Amino acid sequence: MAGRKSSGVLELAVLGLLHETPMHGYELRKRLNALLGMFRAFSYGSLYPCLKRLVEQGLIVEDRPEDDDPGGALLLQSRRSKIVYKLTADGKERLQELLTEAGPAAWEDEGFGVRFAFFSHTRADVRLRILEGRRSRLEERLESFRAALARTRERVDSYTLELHNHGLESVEREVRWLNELIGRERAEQAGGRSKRPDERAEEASADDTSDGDR
Amino acid sequence: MAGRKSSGVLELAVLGLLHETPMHGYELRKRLNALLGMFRAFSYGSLYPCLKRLVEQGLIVEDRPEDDDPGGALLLQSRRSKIVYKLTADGKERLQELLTEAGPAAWEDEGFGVRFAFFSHTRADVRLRILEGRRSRLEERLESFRAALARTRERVDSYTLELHNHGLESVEREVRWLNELIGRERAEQAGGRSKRPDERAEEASADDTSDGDR
DNA sequence: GTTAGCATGTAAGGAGTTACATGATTTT
DNA sequence: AAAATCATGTAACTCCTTACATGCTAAC
Repeated sequence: MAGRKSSGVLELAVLGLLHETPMHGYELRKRLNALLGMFRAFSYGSLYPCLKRLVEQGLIVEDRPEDDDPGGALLLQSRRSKIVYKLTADGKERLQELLTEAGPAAWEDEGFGVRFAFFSHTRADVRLRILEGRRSRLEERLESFRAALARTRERVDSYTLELHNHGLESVEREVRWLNELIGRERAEQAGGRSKRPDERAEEASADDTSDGDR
Repeated sequence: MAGRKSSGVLELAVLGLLHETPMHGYELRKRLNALLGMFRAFSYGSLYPCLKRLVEQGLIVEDRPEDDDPGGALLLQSRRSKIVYKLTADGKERLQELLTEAGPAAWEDEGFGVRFAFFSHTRADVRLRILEGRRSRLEERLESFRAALARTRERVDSYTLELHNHGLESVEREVRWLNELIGRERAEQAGGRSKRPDERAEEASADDTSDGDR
């Protein structure tokens, strides 16, 4: 209902973490960096404004502990203390919306990590699409990178070469990881239903549109 | 002489590439993305303003081909065509300055890749310090991440776990890579001089200030 | 002659950081 | 009672992206 547009990793990560359990900002940041710390770290300077925006959008609500003192008698009010944030119904809906979109945002570097972290709240078919999308994206990157290298027939010094190889191997490693995950997802999905033999055909065709690997 | 402050990966990458050979913007961007494409990609919207700044700072100069037509006779002038940029003496100095600073900027994620790409223009002792700095940085990250995990004694779902393991392994892999590079650098440096036994002491002391590994 | 790719740029804006400013609570 | 850490926030700024606007050059 309130101001739309925001996206970004932070919003999703905050909604995801608050879905598990209500928290205040400071703790949120720690959990955030424990969750994604290997990829990126957020500062308070981005977290608090984000929380503010989410409140404005009605996706989360502040739970100030002033409400604990109904008479308002003894303690000086506004003891600016912990503000616990929790998800609203709209927030849950928005989270689900974000976790369900299987577009570029979901498989680009920044977006993928967070979405993967919350995969247990994501529909199985969407999980598979995101994993495959990510894999395609990486394969594209490998391909265009190798093509660029081939064009550069000029001498490359040993450090540049070393960097390129390390980069390539990193990405190849992630592709192998994705392959394994995709395999597991498919096995689980196949085992999970066991009826509907027609769906196997769907899977197979989705397979050759998406890539040319293995 | 002109406005200072700018830093950033782009500036360094542009200076580094132009040091190898003069180029125009469009080609520069391709080479840029061929060099660092596995880590990041730049758009024209950031490249051209960057070139403009570098010109203002006197670090590069434009070489417009209008000068090819001394009489200015036949062709309509200002045939807005390729603008070839090349490094000035100040630019070379600045590049050297950037490649020589062995501080946090050199081993944080964004800065490390570019600097490594131009390692062949970097002094051997600086190379070693940067590699060691990067390794320390990653080891710090591993440590604080594992500490955060230990604190989170709560249940982690299998996807989060999977993400954490993949992240950890990626970083551990880079540490192993760095170990190998550092070993090579040291061997080369030790073999390269063979005189001056006092320098070994310097190396040894530099060693224990920088990290606590092995 | 029109599409595709080469080439240069600008304006508006998004996403996040640093540095600062403040206060509460816990530990030593 | 001092120091550390918990806790919340803001203002200014950086770096880069997207979308747009333009024009040249080669290929089909």
